[in-house]
This record gives sequence, structure tokens and C-alpha cells, in this order.
Amino acid sequence: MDLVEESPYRFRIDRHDPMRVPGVVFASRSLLPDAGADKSLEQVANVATLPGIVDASYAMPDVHWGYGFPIGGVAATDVEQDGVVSPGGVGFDISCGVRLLAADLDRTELDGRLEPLMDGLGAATPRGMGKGAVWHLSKDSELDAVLRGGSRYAVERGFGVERDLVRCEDYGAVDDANPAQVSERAVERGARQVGSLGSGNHFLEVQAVEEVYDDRVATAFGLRPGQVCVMIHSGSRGLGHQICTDYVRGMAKVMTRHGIHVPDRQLACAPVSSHEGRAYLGAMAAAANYARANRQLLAAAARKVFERETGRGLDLVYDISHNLAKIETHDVDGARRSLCVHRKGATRALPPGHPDLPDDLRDVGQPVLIPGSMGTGSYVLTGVPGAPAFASTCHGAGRVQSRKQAVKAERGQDPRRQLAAQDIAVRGASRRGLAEEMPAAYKDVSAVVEAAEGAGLCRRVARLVPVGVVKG
DNA sequence: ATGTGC
Repeated sequence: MDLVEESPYRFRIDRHDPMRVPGVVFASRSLLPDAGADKSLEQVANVATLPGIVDASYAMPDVHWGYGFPIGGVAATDVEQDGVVSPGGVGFDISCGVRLLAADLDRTELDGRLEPLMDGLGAATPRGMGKGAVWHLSKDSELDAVLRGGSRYAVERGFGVERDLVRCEDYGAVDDANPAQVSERAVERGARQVGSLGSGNHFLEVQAVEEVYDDRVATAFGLRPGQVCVMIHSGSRGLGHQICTDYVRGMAKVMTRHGIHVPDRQLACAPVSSHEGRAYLGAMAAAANYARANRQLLAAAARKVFERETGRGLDLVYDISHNLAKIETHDVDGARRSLCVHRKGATRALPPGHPDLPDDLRDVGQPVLIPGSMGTGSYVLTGVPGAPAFASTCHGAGRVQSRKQAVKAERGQDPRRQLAAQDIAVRGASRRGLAEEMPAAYKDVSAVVEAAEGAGLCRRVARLVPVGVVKG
């Protein structure tokens, strides 16, 4: 793959047939994926062939190999120019994302209280593959309400406060969810998992604000140095997974009928305006609401424990997803266009002044939540005006080792002890699960964030360090 | 990521 270095944090893959637009990779030289081990830059070029794609096929600094689209990929298609939507451009974990809550508590006040707090959070957080959930739904109609109402419905039912919704992307729910387009199988898988963490890189962490880069913005977000926070990283569990599976299969069948040819079967797609495209977007929006309700419920469970163990509450800083497609309006060559923006392992980063921001964030921009790899650190960023890539930035550290490679690399070592040696209390997670998530399996999140800022995609606001972690 | 994959 030939890369042209355009500027220190920006590389271009020149357009060549059948690409419709160039590829653009935001990264430092050392963050670029190893072409021998990772085909993600070929995937960036493949995405550039999709009908209706505008500007470029973008990759964030944490880019790595994924299903069809790279993880860390951003692609926008023009809805009125036969632009397509592709389930692979969202990913299997639809609306996987991060929620950050902040306590009116300094980390020094956790002395002597951490172990019972972590025990409580571990016990209150359903996790791992399969069963266990905060919420046991009474009937199918209640799942329907979750799929339509997201965090709004959870708050309505007492799992949170109205103020939470102001600090949620889309005020807690997207309004174009269509539960009728969600298969019976997806409903069955999802019904028993509302309010559950999952496994893999999903986690609930107690963190402390280690460093503030911008006092004014951090204050507006509700963050200060030394403050204790809770970060929740989770998604749409089996429901989103099943929806992705269903629609990849369905679209693959009708692609030729729509005259679409792609270089990789995993790029199955359909025009946004087609029956299949609209059905997927309706089902995807339902999964997006499910994921938000899921994080709202996990937060409600964590709040209960936090209040019991520390006597303090938790205020929502923000909830944002990093696996989603959205119909948004953007300037393209000087004209306002309706675009289907796919962000897969990429986070929306609205700049200050954006009309979709709530009043109390209007002057500072949207909080962008970046979970680091286990035992390292996480970042809070904000959007910047005039950024490229449709107001998007990175989503995390990004894998450099497959799960299998990571397990092999940990052979003969004790991941739990390695974390304990760093004074990080761990609850849950199998030995294998921990081995798969060790920092060595990931890029350095600080280098990723530095590259994202250097590329003009976002700005750093604060860095958080882990104190205790609950894993699936 | 996932009622896990070689």
C-alpha cells in the first residue's frame, strides 16, 4: 500500500481504480499499521470504492483490521447520490460506547474504602458471556419500549435522572428506531441482557483525574484534578450482533440487484434510500437505543453501590458511542449535503457552537471519551472547529495483537498480579480474558490521542488513570 | 464484539 505523507499526522492513499475517492490515514509514522500483519490500510482503500462515498475513506490513528471496514474507519456517503449504508461500517457491536460519571470525591478519600467499593461494583455488574442483567423485562412490549426509548425510557422507569439525558448523545435516544425490522432471534438474545457489561474489552472502571489540559473545558464537563470517576464501556450485546449478522446476509443477497459490486464480500451494503438500507438503519437505531439503555442501567447499578460505599453521587459527564452510522448534514465542496456517516471505532467530536450540543456544553464542545487499554489510562477530549473527517476522532488504543497472539504473549505470566502490582483492583474476568486485554496487545493510547490532536481532529481536556476495574 | 475459534 503506497502512502503519501501529506503532513506530520496525515497520510494519503492515492485514488486508483476502482476507488472513487482517496484514502486518508491520520497517524504518526510509528502508529501506522504493520502492513505485513494487518490489512487495515487495504480495507481503507476498499471502503473508498463504495457507491456515493464523499471526500475520502478515512482512518483514525487507532486503525486496525476489522470486518470489511477497518476499526477506526470513517466513511460518509451522499444519501441523494445513491450513497450506501453498510453494516460492516458500523460493526457487530452496534452503538458500543462509553459513559463517564464523575463523583464529588477526591481520590484520597477512597483510602480504605476501595476494596468494599470494588466488591460492591463487581457484585452489581452483570458481566461475561450470556446471562445476567440489571433489568428483567416483564414482557416483549417492554423490550420494544427500550428499543424506541433508549436511556429516556430507562430514566422514565426510575433508572436515573432527567439531567442524565442532557449529557447523552441524542438526549438518550435516536427517534428513527424501527423495532419491526429487528429479527425475532435478535429480540430473543437481547431480552435477557438489558443492563449487562459483556466481555472482551468492555469494562467498568473506577478512575481518577490524573491531569487536566484545559481548565475551562474540564470545568464545564464537570471534571477537576484528583476527582474520582466511573467509566463504563459497553454496547448492544447479542442484540446488535444478531442485527449485524442478519443484515450482512440480507444485503449480500440483493447487492447485484442494486448494481453494486464491492472488492470484499464483507462490505455488503445497500443504498440508504432502498428498502434494505432503510430497514437496516431502523434496526440499527433500535440497537443504538438498546446500547444507551444498557449503559444507563449499568450506571444506575453503579450509583447505588457508590452511594452506599462512599456516601456520594455520580454525575453524568457524557455518553457517546463509537460504532454507529448517522444521517448528518455536512458541507461538501461548499454545498450542504445529507450524508450517511459511518463511524466504526471512531467517535463523533462536535466542535464548540454546534447546534446539537446542550446549552451547558455549547461553548466548549462535545466531551469525547477515549478508553485506554486495561491498566493504562483514558482520555477526555473535545471537538475542534473546522476539523476533517465529518467531526470524528479516534475511539481508543487500537489492537496491535490479535486475541490469540495476546494470550500466547502472556503465557507463563499472571495478568492479575501484573495489575495488582500497579495498585489496580480487579474484579471478574477469566485469566484468559485478562490476558487478551493486556496493554501489550494495544497501541499506546497517549500516542493515539497525540496523533489525533496533531491531525486537528480534537483537543485534549483530561487524562484519567485506573484505580479499580470490573471486567467481563 | 459474540449463546467465541483453530
